[in-house]
Amino acid sequence: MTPHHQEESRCESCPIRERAVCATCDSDELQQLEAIKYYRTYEARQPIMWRGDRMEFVASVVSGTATVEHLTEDGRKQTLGLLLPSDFIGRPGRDTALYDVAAVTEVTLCCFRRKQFEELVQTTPHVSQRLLEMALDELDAVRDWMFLLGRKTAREKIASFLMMYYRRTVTPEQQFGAATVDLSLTREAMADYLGLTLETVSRQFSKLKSDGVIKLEGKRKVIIPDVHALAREAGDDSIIA
Amino acid sequence: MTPHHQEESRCESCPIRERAVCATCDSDELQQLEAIKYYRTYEARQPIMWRGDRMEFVASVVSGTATVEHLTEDGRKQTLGLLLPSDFIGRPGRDTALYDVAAVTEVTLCCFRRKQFEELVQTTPHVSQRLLEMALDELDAVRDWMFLLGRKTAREKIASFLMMYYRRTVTPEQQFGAATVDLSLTREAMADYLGLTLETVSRQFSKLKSDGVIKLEGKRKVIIPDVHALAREAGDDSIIA
DNA sequence: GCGGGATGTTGAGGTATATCAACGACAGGG
DNA sequence: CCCTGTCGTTGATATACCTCAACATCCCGC
Repeated sequence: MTPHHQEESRCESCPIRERAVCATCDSDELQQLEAIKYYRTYEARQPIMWRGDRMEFVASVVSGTATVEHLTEDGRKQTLGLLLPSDFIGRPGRDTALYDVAAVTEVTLCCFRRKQFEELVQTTPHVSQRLLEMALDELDAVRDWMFLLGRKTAREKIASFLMMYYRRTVTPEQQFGAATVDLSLTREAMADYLGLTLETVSRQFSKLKSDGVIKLEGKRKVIIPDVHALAREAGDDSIIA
Repeated sequence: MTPHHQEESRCESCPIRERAVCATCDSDELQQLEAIKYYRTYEARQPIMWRGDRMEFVASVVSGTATVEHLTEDGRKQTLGLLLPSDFIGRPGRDTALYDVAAVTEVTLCCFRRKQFEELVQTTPHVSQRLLEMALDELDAVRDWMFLLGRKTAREKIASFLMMYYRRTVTPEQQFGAATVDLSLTREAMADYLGLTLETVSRQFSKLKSDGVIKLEGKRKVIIPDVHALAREAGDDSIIA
């Protein structure tokens, strides 16, 4: 075992320790998880899971970006979720995948064999409670996305996406002055997530840029001079409660 | 207490006993739930909960139809979920509602005071496991709806809605020959659920009717001569796995 | 029986976004 | 260095759905 590998496998120093499915585990429970976990890395643009596949494992994303997507025979594609570090893949209690999962960038997963993980869920309340918490949080996020897909304009969709991406990837201490986000997604991947075509995404980026709401540095780096202005473009009600 | 009321409160004879959050409870756990529950009825078109409200209770739908919806200041509305008997309202661990809930028809809820329910979730694994199961099932349903909202045509949306409604309201033993469904939703409510306008919904109903895919009896009763034909119109891939 | 509100249908016309197409920038491999 | 593939931009045109509007139907209260 290389030193690199060893360092990866120590849960205590894991980058997603605080937010992943193991967040609320005590050291005893962590040991149980440690015993059944293994790491796995996927290259960019590789499939992680196909719909209908037998799911051998569930996993946490340690690094990189992946997507959950649904693809039809006639070529339509809708991205159903963006998987960023600490997000969970798979579902205990189901043995075939319902959706495709694909690596967008290089992705490292912390995998747990499904059968063993399911037993663990039965016996360690901290894991099952955290799993419920994460599922309910995701349900809320997905419902917000339903509003976006059903009722927002293309411009609002792009602004909303940038806000979401900003909130999920930029840490609080970085959030001063002009913000920059480094998108890991192509225009096409964003289109699939937003229920648009890639041309419309590109046009709306150009429009937001010429309107001064964002600046572009290269193709993938977005500078947001005024985060509140972008938030207003997203068309969400100001938070009252 | 009226006899009617007494009958309602016996969990053993509850119509949703097999499918609701209490489905996997043993008789001991059922007693605990019985101790903290109360029934509440709402008239059609009445709000059950407003976004931002303090949530005093969580609840199971016993009878009737309700919707979870998101409404913006500028008047756009998107229905995020249809609540039918056995569906669960609210979320333990959150004290203000994120979405509006409204009664579509007259609705009867089996309510549990939130604080007490949360304690119960901590102590009875059957309830928390069932809650997780239901949350994950709903996540799957909502993801299918995301595909509908993002990528389906108006005609496919209507067909998909009818199939979903058929599957959720018609019991297996009724599923012989020509099927009929009795919609509890107005054209406008369907439009809000499908990300369409009510005019488009009406037109697509007319079109499906003139194409012989459905028949109408009155405004709300839909006869489906060939369920498979309707399923084909829904634009979902045939189930392979 | 008669008004009025809620619901549903249908038509005419407008528009946001999709589609089709051309082209530019860039990266990697031979 | 060029070739090829991936990614992104922009333009011209098409179209699915929305908007606005008129009208029909049903139900309920009086």
